[in-house]
Amino acid sequence: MREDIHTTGIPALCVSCEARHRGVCGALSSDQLVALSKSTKRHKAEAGKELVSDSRSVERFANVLSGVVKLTKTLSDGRQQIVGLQFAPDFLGRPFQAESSLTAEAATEVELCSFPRQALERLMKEQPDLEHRLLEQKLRELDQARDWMVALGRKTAAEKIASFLLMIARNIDPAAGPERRSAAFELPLSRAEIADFLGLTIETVSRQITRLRGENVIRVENNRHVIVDDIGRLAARAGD
Amino acid sequence: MREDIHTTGIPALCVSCEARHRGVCGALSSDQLVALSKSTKRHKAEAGKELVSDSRSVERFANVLSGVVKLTKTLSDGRQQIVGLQFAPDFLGRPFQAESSLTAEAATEVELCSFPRQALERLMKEQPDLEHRLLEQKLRELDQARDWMVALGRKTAAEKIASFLLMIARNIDPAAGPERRSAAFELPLSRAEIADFLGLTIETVSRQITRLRGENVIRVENNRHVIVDDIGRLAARAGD
DNA sequence: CGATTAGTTGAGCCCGTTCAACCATCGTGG
DNA sequence: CCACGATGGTTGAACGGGCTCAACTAATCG
Repeated sequence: MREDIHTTGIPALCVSCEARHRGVCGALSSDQLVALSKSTKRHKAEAGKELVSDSRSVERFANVLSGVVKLTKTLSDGRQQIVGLQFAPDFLGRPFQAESSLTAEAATEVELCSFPRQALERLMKEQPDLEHRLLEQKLRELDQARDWMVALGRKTAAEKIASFLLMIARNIDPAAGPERRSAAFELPLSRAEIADFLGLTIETVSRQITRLRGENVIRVENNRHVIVDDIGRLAARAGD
Repeated sequence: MREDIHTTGIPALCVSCEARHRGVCGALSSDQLVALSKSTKRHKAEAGKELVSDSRSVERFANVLSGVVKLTKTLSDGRQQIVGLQFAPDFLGRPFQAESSLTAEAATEVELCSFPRQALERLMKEQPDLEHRLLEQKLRELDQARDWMVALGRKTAAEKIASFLLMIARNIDPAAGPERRSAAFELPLSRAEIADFLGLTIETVSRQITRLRGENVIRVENNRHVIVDDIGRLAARAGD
């Protein structure tokens, strides 16, 4: 149990919650946590569940506690692009705007801790540090979005796949510290979703993964489980 | 002269500054403006000037007062991607991070109002509304970045060019209100830069512009001046 | 078992790239 | 004044990476 954060008087729900450590709730005092937790709901959503719909008003925000959420945009003729992935303890929502311009969907089974937008916006006024945390989170999302713009605009299919696997490894592998040489993880996305993320087709994704497998850069079991023995070899193919 | 914003005691520099109306400085009281303006420098940079260099520490932030700034990322082998364009009165800088992961360059002649990062970070603590403005600005940038991810990943060359021209028209045309049927503007980017923005080559950009010209969707004078008589016809080709 | 869904593999095609020639504009110096 | 090179843009021809279309395999579930 960490000592640096006071745990007395904190709602039971929050005590072991990652959002209180690395997420936005870390900005809140125990009193504020108690107040917020009154309107807080913790729930699970199975893979595929739509969490936020395009151009529908959003009345709740949420912290991602586990699992992966994908943010997608769709053109009128059905072409889709995944514009972001969120992992615990990311904040899910677009403050200061009544309707969402994108769709959020559970990519894997997901645990959320949600609260009304009003509750959050009220808390932000009395606790500026909350807004600060939110700003930092959104700045990170912006950095990530821009990294993917480079991949989408300028990388080859092979580089896109390598970059994607690296990114997932860093976010998912339970204990992948900065100095790990190997990694293993479950892919949170299907081939179709990877294609929508990288601006490719299912077939190209499949072929490139097969290629990496053939060159012994990765091993794949049951389609979803990926093992990277030498992360450096994978990184060398990411292009940057 | 607007009545809704108090102008007595405001530094001369700031009186007619757009950043005070629609930009981040709007959060500041006249006292705070006076304090900030002591360490403020207003300056011009000609097109091509590098404003922020990749992985170099950034000691100043700035407001864009006029002109266009492009944000680029470069892969190790020289491939480039423009990951954002900034117009007045956008805020230029990445708070809470010592070094920049991208390069900012004047795309056209640019006027900036810059200030030390410390001055801004200090002011943010005493004036939470400043951080709020910054958050809103960054949220807009994030929305834009995601819109371009869709273009980069899923739109055809023709659609990319149409989307790009539309975006520029909305940002540059002096008086393009929401209900304008026509627009005219100077392109702030060269063909090469447009290519780097859209993930295309110079030749493809050129060909697509020629095509739009041939179909009388746009007129082009002197390579840079674009006239759109019917914005709807252009929008119909943007794909979304 | 067949039915369904997810992934792989193959063959051919097409959009955008590559490579190259050409054109327009502009500033410079003989 | 024109010749000159430099820069930025256009245009053409051929190539190729990734897409399309289609057949096939694997895993899951009734």
